[in-house]
Amino acid sequence: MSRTKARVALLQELEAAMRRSSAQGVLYGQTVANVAGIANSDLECMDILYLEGRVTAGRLAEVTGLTTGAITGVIDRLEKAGLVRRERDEKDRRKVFISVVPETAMKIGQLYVPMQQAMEKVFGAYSDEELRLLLRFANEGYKGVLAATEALKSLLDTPPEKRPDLKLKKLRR
Amino acid sequence: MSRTKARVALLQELEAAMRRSSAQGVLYGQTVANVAGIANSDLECMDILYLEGRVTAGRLAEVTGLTTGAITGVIDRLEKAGLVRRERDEKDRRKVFISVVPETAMKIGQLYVPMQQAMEKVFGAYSDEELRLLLRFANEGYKGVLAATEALKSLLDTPPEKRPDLKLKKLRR
DNA sequence: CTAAATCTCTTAGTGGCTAAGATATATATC
DNA sequence: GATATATATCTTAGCCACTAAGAGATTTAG
Repeated sequence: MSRTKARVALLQELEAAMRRSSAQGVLYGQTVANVAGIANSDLECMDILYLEGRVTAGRLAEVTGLTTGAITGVIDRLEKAGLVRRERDEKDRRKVFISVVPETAMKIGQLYVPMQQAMEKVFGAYSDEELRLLLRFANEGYKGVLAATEALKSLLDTPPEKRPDLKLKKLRR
Repeated sequence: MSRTKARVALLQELEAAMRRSSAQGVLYGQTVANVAGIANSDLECMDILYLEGRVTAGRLAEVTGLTTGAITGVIDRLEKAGLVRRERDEKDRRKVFISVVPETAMKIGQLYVPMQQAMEKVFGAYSDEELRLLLRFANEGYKGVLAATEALKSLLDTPPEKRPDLKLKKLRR
């Protein structure tokens, strides 16, 4: 594999461009939460529910990185807003499944319309084949980021004297 | 333009894949902040400083969507941690430029190594031409998300009775 | 049948955030 | 050139989401 200067520059530019766009994506999410009048974490959980369907409170904690206590608060607020429902699992009565209430959650979904329209416009300029490339990249990128997250977390479990010299805090589980 | 079923399905899959990977990207950032022992917003500002170089406190507020008061707190914490420096603008003494202290900020940068390695691995599977496609998409996607953010914000300025029925909160400037 | 594990919820305390206004400096108007 | 308005950052009070620790309820293991 030839690692020419041009390619290195390309890779750097790509990294910067992706950081920029992903940062802007975060801002879009903040704006949605702001307009909807719910907390950021609340919206993040709605997003997870949209992607994964019916999940347990514990799973939400796992995916968001919040404590279970914080998740209880999230669900309380979302439930009070009529956006989700708690459903005890009849098989294992310790578990609480959370599911969205489609009629009200739809209102949140509408706030993504500007984003969808913008993306539709962007995607419109690409051929099916190009879109498949983007899809492949999105999937592989996801796996890569996931692996990187695990690698970073595992840094915490390596002997402290072998780590980069940082003020370290215990990572929440 | 033929909008076949296959293409619609492809677009949906693409949207889901991108949401997934971007959500995971957010989690990576949270983990970095956690390991570094700084707040999320603090890390976000470090990121902006990395991308934009020397910027004013006000610019940080603008880009992050935080109030100037919150930014003061961010800078206080970062300065105390030795990660940034305040520098009064001599031309306009109301302004405060913030710049990173490279020696210490490097330690934060190291936490992105797992991410860079993962991305290097992913990118390695693509030709230069394919990478250019990804770059083009990242740039266009950024513009799209930016436009969508503005469109969403402007929803707030439209007559309230014409908006989707939502609990609305005033959006911070 | 008891002990340990698992899952969610509760409580107390902490810290970053907003809103409002104070302070300092710059620009515009007369 | 003096006064008024605008701009940029900081300060303060109060709020609310978060963590840490542990309680309560249920399941699984020995």
